[in-house]
Amino acid sequence: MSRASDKAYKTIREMIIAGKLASGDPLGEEALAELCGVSRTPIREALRRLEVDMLIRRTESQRSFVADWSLGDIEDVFELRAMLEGHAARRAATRMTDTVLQRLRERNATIGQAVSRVKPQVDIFLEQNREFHALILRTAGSRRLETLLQALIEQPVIWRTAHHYRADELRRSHQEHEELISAFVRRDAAWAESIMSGHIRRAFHAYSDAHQGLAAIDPAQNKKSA
Amino acid sequence: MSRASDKAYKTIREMIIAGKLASGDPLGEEALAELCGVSRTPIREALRRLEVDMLIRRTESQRSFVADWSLGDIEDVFELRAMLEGHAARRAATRMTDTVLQRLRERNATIGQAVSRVKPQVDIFLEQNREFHALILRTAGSRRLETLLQALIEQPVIWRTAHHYRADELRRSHQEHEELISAFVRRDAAWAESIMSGHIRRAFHAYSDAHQGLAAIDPAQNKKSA
DNA sequence: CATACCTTTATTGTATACAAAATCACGTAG
DNA sequence: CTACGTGATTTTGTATACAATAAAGGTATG
Repeated sequence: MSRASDKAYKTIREMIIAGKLASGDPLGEEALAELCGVSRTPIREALRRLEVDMLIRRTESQRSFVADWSLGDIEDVFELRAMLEGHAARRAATRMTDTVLQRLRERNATIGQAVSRVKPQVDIFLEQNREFHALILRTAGSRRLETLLQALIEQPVIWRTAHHYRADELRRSHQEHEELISAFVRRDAAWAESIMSGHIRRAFHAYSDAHQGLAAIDPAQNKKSA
Repeated sequence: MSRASDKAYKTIREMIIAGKLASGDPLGEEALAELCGVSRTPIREALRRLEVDMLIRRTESQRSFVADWSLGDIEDVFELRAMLEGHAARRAATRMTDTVLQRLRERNATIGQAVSRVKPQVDIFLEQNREFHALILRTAGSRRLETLLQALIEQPVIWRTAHHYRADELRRSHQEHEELISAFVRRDAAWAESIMSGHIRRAFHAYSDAHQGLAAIDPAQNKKSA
């Protein structure tokens, strides 16, 4: 991560996720350049990346603003993930190898340890969970599918609040992963698809339960504009 | 289209579609800048856009090459389109309004005229067909879905050869659109989804029939490298 | 008082120069 | 003959200056 554009990307991204930059805040290139300690050139590149991440929105005249995520938007993302990751699981089931299966087992074993505690290690869960899903996605063997899903999975708007998941929800997640592995062992594509689809849908409800009535990005953190 | 980066984008894109730049050809920023008559700055922006279009591929060291599309890759795209556009049709069915319905009818009427001739007007077909699908996509009411599908639909690798579709296939397409409208009139989401999904899948077979044994981008047009 | 137009100001777009990095070529040692 | 290292060359990354364009504000006029 030595390149300046990466640094700018990470910096701005983190600030949006942390709420330092609230929905609708204008993002002038000059201001961001000073903020990140780099010139405008890498800032422009970072803004492009953030745009495909859908973390920022651009007007027709190319001015940038922090994107606003309604609960409906977030539901859309989960819905698309359910469909696409289900598809990935189906494809992965027919292409599964023993080595990948072994690595999936290892990942989920780590997840099992992390969530079996009274106070689950959420950071480890998130990390291993990501790897678990990434492994399946790669096994699906479709570069295009991988590209599309990457953009959805990386959505950090959701991560911001991932720490609020309840312990029983995390354990349920671990259990569903085990089922998924069973489906893969049997190379049962339809089974894998339906587990995965339900797995993602459940995640959405866990998310929305934890945020009843709250907007995706807390408007209380808004500090600018009258 | 006054901006230089747009000009560069279009120029490079056209050259790739036309086969002037063959799969695997290296795309140096300097060379492209001279080719497009602009500086490297807008070229870099154009390359980013072409990358998300999946028309170019970048190495880990950020060097750019014309992407190579195997038939399997193209099948992947159609498969994803079938799933996502089917999903869009399902959502659109529950959100359909009479004004949109009317516009769909108009579009497909134009398509009907274009394909009823002995020598179908393929350009008109492609244009109206695009509008027809775009209208449904917009009615689905999911910005994320729209973004994802845009990237797939715009795939110009496929357009290159769209002119080779047979007349009966074009008429069949028109007919399926009519069925789709029927499903929308009845607000039958499941019906709309299955018609749309089949519609796209059939389009793939029409495509692959027209290109039996041929690579996606004709290697015969390769003029560079020994 | 409202509106249209013009001036001013801020912001994005482009070009260019230079820095950093990677690739290639070549030569030498094993 | 191969493998490796080193330097030359090409290619990408960044900074900065300037041009073009859009937003903002103020003034004149209906």
